[in-house]
Amino acid sequence: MTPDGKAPARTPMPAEHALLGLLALTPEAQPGHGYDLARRFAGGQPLGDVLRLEPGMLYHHLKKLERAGWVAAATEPQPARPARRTFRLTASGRAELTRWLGEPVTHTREIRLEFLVKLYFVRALIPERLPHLLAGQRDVLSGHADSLMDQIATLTEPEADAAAIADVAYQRLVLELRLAQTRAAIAWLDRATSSAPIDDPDA
Amino acid sequence: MTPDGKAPARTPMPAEHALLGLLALTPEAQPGHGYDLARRFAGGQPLGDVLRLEPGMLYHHLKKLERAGWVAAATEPQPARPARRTFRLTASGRAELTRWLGEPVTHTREIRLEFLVKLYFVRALIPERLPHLLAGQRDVLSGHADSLMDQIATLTEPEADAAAIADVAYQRLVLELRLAQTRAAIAWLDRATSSAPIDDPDA
DNA sequence: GGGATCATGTAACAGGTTACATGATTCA
DNA sequence: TGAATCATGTAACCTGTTACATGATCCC
Repeated sequence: MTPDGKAPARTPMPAEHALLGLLALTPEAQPGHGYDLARRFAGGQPLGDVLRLEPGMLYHHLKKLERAGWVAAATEPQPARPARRTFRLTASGRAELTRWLGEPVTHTREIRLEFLVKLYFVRALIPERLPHLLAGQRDVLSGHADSLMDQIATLTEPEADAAAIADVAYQRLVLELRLAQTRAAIAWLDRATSSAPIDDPDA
Repeated sequence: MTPDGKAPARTPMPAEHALLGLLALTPEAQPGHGYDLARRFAGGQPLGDVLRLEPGMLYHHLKKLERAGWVAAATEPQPARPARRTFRLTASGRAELTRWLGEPVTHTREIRLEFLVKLYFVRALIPERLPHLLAGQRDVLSGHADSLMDQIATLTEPEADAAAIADVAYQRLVLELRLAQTRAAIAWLDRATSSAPIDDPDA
C-alpha cells in the first residue's frame, strides 16, 4: 500500500478463506470453535483431502483472521471441559469471503488446491454463482493456453552450437508440459460446467 | 535415520540439486562461483524459467551443500574485484546428484518443477539415461492414475441427505481433476520419449 | 490406572520472498 | 556524476510441518 503502487503482494491464503467458508456454513446459533473446525480438515473429509490443516496452523490462522476483523471470537466456558473459543463471521469477513469466491485463480498450478477450495464453498454457499466461477476460470486458463502456444510458436531454432539447440528443445518441452496441463484443466472445467446443476430459469 | 525407521523426511530439494547439476556442467578448470551460478537462474534462461532462485537463497543453499560435504569451496582473490568463493563438486556430491537424477518424482504436482529440473540435467549430463528416467516417471504416474480410477469407482452414492450427496459429487470432481492432470503428464512423457534421441544400438 | 477424546496452543525448524548492506569498478 | 555491474551476503518476514505441552474427563 505504498503510495507508488507497490501493493504488499496479497497472497491467496486459501486456508484462511476456507475457515471463513466453514464459519459461513455453520448455523448462527452454534458458531464453530477450533477443535470443531479442525475435524473438517482431517483425511477422508472432502475438504481435508484437498487442503490439510494441522491444529497448529489452524489456531494461527484464526488469530490472524481475528486481527483482520474478519471473525469475532467469544470465550464460552463449559462445565467439566476446557473453555471453548467460538468464532463467527463478521460482516467484513463475509464480504471478503464473497469477493474471494468470485475471483478465479491466476495460475494453473493453483487449480489443484485454491480453486478446488473455492469450488467447494461456491457449491455449498452460493450454487447459483457456480456457472460464473467456472466460466471465469475457463477464461483465465484459455488466455494462458493462448500465451503458451504463442511462446512455442516463437521459439526459434538457433542452428548455432549444440548446447543452444538443446536449450531450445528443452524450453519447448517445458512449454508443452504447461500447455498440456492447462488444457487438461480446461477440459475438466468444461465437463464440470455441463454436469453442474443449472439454476438458470430459461434452461 | 532413527533406528525405528523414521527417516527425517528427506525433502526433494530441487534447488540444491540444480546447483550440484550446474557445478557438474562447469569444466573442472573454472569452477563456478555464486554470482556466476545465479545468472543461470534468471528469467529467460532455460533453468530460470522453471526454477527461480534469488541470490539470498542461492548463497544459503551453497552453504548447506558445503556443510553436507557435497561441494568444496575455495576463496580466490581477484585484483580490483571482490574475492570469489568458487565451488566444485566433491565425489559424494556427484554421487548424490547421480542418485537424484535416477529417481522419478513421487507426486504429480512435482512434475512441473522438480521433474523438469531433473530432465534438464539428465539431457545435459547423462543423455543415455534419459529413456530410463522417462520410463520410470511414466510408471509412477501410471500407478497414480490406476489408484485414482479405483477411488472414483468406489465412490458410493449415499442416497442419504443432500449434503452427503453433494460431498460425494465434489470428491468425484476432485479425483477427476487429478486424473486429468496425471493423464496429461503421462501423454506428455510419451511424446517426450518418442522424440528423445535414441542411443540404443538396435534402433 | 491408562489411554482416548476434548480443547487450546507453543516451539523448533525448514523453505521461500523481498529488501537491504557493502564496497569496489566500469561505463555513459 | 551517477548508474550499472561484480560479488557476497544479512535481516525481516511469511508459510508450513512436526512435535510437544497442558489439563481435564470419559471409557475400559
